[in-house]
Formats: sequence, structure tokens, C-alpha cells
Amino acid sequence: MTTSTPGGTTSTQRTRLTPEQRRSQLLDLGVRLLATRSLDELSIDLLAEEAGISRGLLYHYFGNKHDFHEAVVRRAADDLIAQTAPPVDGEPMVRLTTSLTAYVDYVSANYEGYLSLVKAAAGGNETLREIYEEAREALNGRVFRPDAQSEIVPDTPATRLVVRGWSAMTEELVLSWIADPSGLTRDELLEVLASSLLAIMATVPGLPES
Amino acid sequence: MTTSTPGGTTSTQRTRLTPEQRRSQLLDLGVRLLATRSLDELSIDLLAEEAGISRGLLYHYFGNKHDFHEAVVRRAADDLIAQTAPPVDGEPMVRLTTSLTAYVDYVSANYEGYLSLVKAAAGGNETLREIYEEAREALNGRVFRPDAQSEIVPDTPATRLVVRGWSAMTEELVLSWIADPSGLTRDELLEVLASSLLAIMATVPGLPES
DNA sequence: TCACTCTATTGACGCATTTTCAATAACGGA
DNA sequence: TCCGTTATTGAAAATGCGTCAATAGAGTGA
Repeated sequence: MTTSTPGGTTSTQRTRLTPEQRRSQLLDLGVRLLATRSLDELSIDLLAEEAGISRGLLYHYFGNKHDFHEAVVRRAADDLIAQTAPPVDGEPMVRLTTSLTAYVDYVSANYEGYLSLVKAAAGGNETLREIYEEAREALNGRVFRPDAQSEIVPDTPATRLVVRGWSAMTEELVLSWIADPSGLTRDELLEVLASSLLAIMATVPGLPES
Repeated sequence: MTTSTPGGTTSTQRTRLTPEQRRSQLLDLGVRLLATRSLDELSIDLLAEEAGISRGLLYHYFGNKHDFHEAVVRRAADDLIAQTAPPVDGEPMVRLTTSLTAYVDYVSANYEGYLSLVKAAAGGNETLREIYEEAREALNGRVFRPDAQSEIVPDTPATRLVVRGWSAMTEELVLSWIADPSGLTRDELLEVLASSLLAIMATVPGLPES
């Protein structure tokens, strides 16, 4: 004799949203929660409670915990790329500076979102790393110019490598600076970032004069 | 009727080690296994099987899975610091170069161990990050000189920040270079790393002439 | 205003993995 | 050779992920 009355005495009050609203809510929440915790420190229980939903609903929208994480990271990455797009034309260095400024301001404004992205990259599986790599590549690619000779940096294996390094430095600098801005103003930070790209490039052996 | 004969027919053969030996074995194994998997992809079952022990024993030595992870990361960090210690005296730049060389060679030789350290840092909880921070700090500190005026870089908030950035670049460059060494020889890489530290420092505003 | 349909949402169950703990057996000393 | 200490075990409890049939909001047509 199986009494099947889910809910029991106190019938729970449901709030029914459109799929897009719910999905969006969950992703936003995920970005926030995953900025400070790692994935396995985040229980579905907590997530569901914070969102005010049942555990089951998460599985309706995202297949499982990892897929959810992936979706969260992808949202953070897309957001980053979209909001830091460089201007289509102008002087190369001006374009770079503009893009850099947008990057610094974006990370300042979306510290949590950016952290969930970065953390996922190092800690996570192949897919997560790919999402991060893609975002990183999109940012790095702005340093090179597919067209014309107006590129800031010549495109060789060595410079590709070094730009990766500069990119890592930029990320670390911006995150650390936000955590403790004493020592540099925002503009000084930007100046250091832009100048150091050129300065570092000058140390790479065997490059044609720019 | 509860037959309580653990082991059943085939009595298992135990190998009894001293606590230090066992701890060491488990940590080494952990470093190796966590280089390619993330913590939740590593089951205690697998770990126990690889080590040739029962699941229970792991909990005797390390309280739980996370504590084990922490111990693994701490070992990797200690190892790194010990093996890349700079010479006690000599020209500042020579000491730096020596230490840098040791760093590059260490990461080359211990790619897996270094990866478990780095992955843990970014992906993990507060404690893990602290362990990484500590190691990073120990490495960065070598750029500054607590004594005398023979320091390579003056010690100010701004330079502290920038050295962090340079350090992140170094890590990224070395890891990427190991993954794909085309483009630069080992010596060229070292040259780029050392020179770029100076080059980047030159871009920091408001520093006394060195 | 009232069925009626569609589907967002739920809660309990099944399963895998972690964690606990009393029982067991290897080693060293007398 | 016996004995005590403690490294080690295995089974059972606890915890957390994932599934699924059942439930209830919200719009629609009469």
C-alpha cells in the first residue's frame, strides 16, 4: 500500500516562470555561487534552496551538474567577449587601448562572473578549458591583425606564445589590482598593460623591426 | 544469522608500512593522479586500488577527500620551493637567472606535479588558494632583496603588483612552452623571461632610476 | 466564469560514492 | 614465543547526485 501524495500536508507554493526566465535566473545564480565555491563544494541542495526551486527542476533545464557548470561558464565567456569588443577601425594602438580599457572595466564590474570563468578554466575538464581558451583566443586575437600590415605584433609561433604570457599577466594584474587598487590608478594600470606588451615584444629574439 | 568474517575465504595480504612511508606513498600517488583528473573525477576506490590499500586507510591518514587534496597540493608546493631555491650569494641578476633556470627545469621535469598545484589553486577553495599564494609569494620574493640596495626591483606596492603579473606570465609561458616548444629554444625562453621583467618594470610610473 | 490543455515544477525513490568504526593482523620488544 | 601496540581492513551508515511519475500554475476557448 503505497501512499503517493507528494507534498504531504503543507502544499508548497510554486512560482511558474517561462523557461527563459528560469534558465536565466539559474545561470545568474550559478555565476554568483561558483565565483567563490568550486563545483563539488556547491551542492544541488544549496543551489535549489537559493533559487527557491526543487532539486529536480535543475535537471529539467540542465542535464546534470557538469552541464550546468558548463552553461554557467559559457554565459560568463560570451558576456565577456561581447562587452569588450574592440572598435572596428582606428589606429591599431588606439584600438588595443580601447579594448583593454573595456576589459579592465568589465572585470571590475563583473568580478564574480569573471572569477567563475577563470576558476573553471584551471580546475575543470576539457570542455571547460576549451570555453576559456576560446574566450582567451578571442581576446588575444585582437592583438594581431588578420588583415594588412597594420598589426601591432607580427604573427609568429614565438609571438603567439609571448602574447599568451602577456595575456596571463594582464589577467593576474587586473584581478590583483581590483582586489587591492593601492599603488596604481586605473589609468596607470592601463598604461602599464599597453606599454608592457610592446616592451615584452622587444625582448623576443629574431623579430623584424616594427 | 550474521556471518561476520571480513575477507571471507581469501584472507587478504596486508603490507604494513610505517606511517611516514605510507603517507609519502599516498601523497606521491595523489600528485600523479590529480595531475590529469580533477578531485571529483578521482574516486577513493581508484586511489585505494592504485595504492594497494583499502578505502578506509585513506581516512586514517587524511580526514577526508578534501584534506587529502590539500596535503597533496602542499607537498607539490613545498617540493617546488625547495628545488628552485636561488643561490645564497652572487650578482642579483645572476641569482635571478639561476633561480629562473631552476624553475623552468623543475616544471619541465615535474610537469604533472606542477599541474596538480596550479590546477588546485585556481579551481579550489580558500585553503588551496592560500597554499598556492604562499608558494607564489616565496618565488616572487626572490625578485626583491630584503637586504641592501642590491635588489633587482625596488619594493613598492606598484612593483609588488607588477611582479605578480610577471610571475603569472612566467607560469603561463613555461607551461605553454613545454606543451609546444616550437618557436623558442630553452635559452631564448629564459632570456625573454629575464629581460621582460626589467622591460616591464621600466613601464611602471614613478620609480626611482635603477 | 468555468473547464481543459499544456507544461513548468515537484518530491520521493534508486544508485553511486564518501565516510565511519569496530574488528583484524602485522611487526617489535621482552 | 608470547604479547601489546597500532596499521589496516571491510561492512555498514551517511551523504549527495540523478530519475521519473505525479502535480499544479497559467493561458485559451466557450
